Amino acid sequence: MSEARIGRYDREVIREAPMFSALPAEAIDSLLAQSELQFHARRTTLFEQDDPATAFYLVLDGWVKLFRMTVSGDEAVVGVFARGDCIAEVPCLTGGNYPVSAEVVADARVLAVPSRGIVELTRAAPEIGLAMLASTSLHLRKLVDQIEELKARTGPQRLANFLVELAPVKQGPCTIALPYEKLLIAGRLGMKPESLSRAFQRLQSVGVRINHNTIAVGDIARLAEFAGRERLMAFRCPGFRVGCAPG
Amino acid sequence: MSEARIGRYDREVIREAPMFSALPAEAIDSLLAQSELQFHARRTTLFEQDDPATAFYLVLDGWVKLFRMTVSGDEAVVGVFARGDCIAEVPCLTGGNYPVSAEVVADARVLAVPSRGIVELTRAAPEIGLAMLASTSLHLRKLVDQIEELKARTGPQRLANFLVELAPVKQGPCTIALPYEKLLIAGRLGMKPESLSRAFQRLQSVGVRINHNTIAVGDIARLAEFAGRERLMAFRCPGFRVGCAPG
DNA sequence: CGCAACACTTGACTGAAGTCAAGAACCGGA
DNA sequence: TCCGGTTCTTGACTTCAGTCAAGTGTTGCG
Repeated sequence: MSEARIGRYDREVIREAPMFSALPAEAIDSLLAQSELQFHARRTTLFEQDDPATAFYLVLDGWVKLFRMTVSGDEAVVGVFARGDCIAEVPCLTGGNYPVSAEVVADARVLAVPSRGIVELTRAAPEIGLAMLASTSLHLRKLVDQIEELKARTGPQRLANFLVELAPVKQGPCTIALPYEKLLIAGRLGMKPESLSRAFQRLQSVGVRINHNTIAVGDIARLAEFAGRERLMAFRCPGFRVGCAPG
Repeated sequence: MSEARIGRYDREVIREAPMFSALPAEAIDSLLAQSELQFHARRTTLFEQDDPATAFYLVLDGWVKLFRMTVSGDEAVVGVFARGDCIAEVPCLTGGNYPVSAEVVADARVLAVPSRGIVELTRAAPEIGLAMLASTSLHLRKLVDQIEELKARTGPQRLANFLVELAPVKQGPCTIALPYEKLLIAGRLGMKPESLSRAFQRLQSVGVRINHNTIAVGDIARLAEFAGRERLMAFRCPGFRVGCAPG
């Protein structure tokens, strides 16, 4: 009866998750009946890289971090997920192992869907494969975005982009509360905490004020413009050579 | 009758592709009947980012590069694919747009499977969704690998890893022919051609000799060890402080 | 054949970001 | 309240990798 504990509002989130949205109501109910609502405190490990995938997770509250331990001992963050996000559906259905580890970074409520249930459901409702592809498609895109970011943008630019995505407006001034600790943000953006600190300082020159967890942005559009800039070798300016002298 | 042109050996590659391997023979035949065998010269564009996905591709020969144009004008290579690899199955089936562009970088023979065919087949053989997930799972893993590499390894280490993956043996000496131009390798590894040149030079100190397209490796195991090393601040050595003097 | 592209290499320089170390601010618990 | 831990910041320094520029070698074309 674990689904008895799932509130009405949670059900809505579940129904709208790309993974479930294409499924008929009875398929969803069947999955929910087998699933378990779990509470996990910060620092809990949901699963570890290379473990056999026995369940996938839908985040209802809190934050979950996906990461890889590298040979050199530090971790490479692959993504940070929140309410409505689905984790590890693919290895779960294809019967493989988790390709990453998952750790709760802010007290979380998650729906754990056991792989057994899905594999069975697969026969009854084969369109679940397609539903899952929809969800996976998003993940692929996110990963590609991240690769592009790492390859083509500097630290401050990645941070600017991160802030723009968090912002509630498209232009003009606004205030942003950082969703989790700077340590984690640094990981998410592929840099060290020290570098993140300095990245924040750099952003002051494009109208960003920092106060602990609260960021005040003068103009989001300006920040967005900075994020996508030509790898700003501006600042160099030892002279007036904006144009080019002939000859 | 386009499949009449598909050779016996090609059929085997098709059957073994993760995308097709789980499908019943008649489903494969049905797909092949609608597909087209295409030849593309180097520098041909298969599709462009943000175009609607009208077909997916199975590479039979040659090399195909997936990439993103960044705001700053240069390209971020997301992957380079060869015989047996499947490209863009996901957006094709979910009816989205291509998230990247695809360009042929070495004269290629590809099987183009129109999206219409798959969407139809979806009703007759719904397990195709699952088959596709198997293929997608590989892509996800590759992307995660790449992110980990970019975040945690230096240029020379990424190159070392690249060579190790190409190597025909697991240990001992061997010779490797670079599969495509260094310009492209540089892109694939997320660096500029100049940096790649220097990365090759650095590898000489772990027993690698370079001669144009041919790489001679003294000991693959040693190279692998280098690839996964602790971000080698070795070489520093201005003195004898291997240990630490007390106080 | 000569010439213009192009791929690749090399060197000098610069900026980006990691390391090391120290210190400030902020918990949570005894 | 004090203490120990963690997070975050700052500074000095080093390494990594991109830029600019020049030079070599190869290739393809008129």
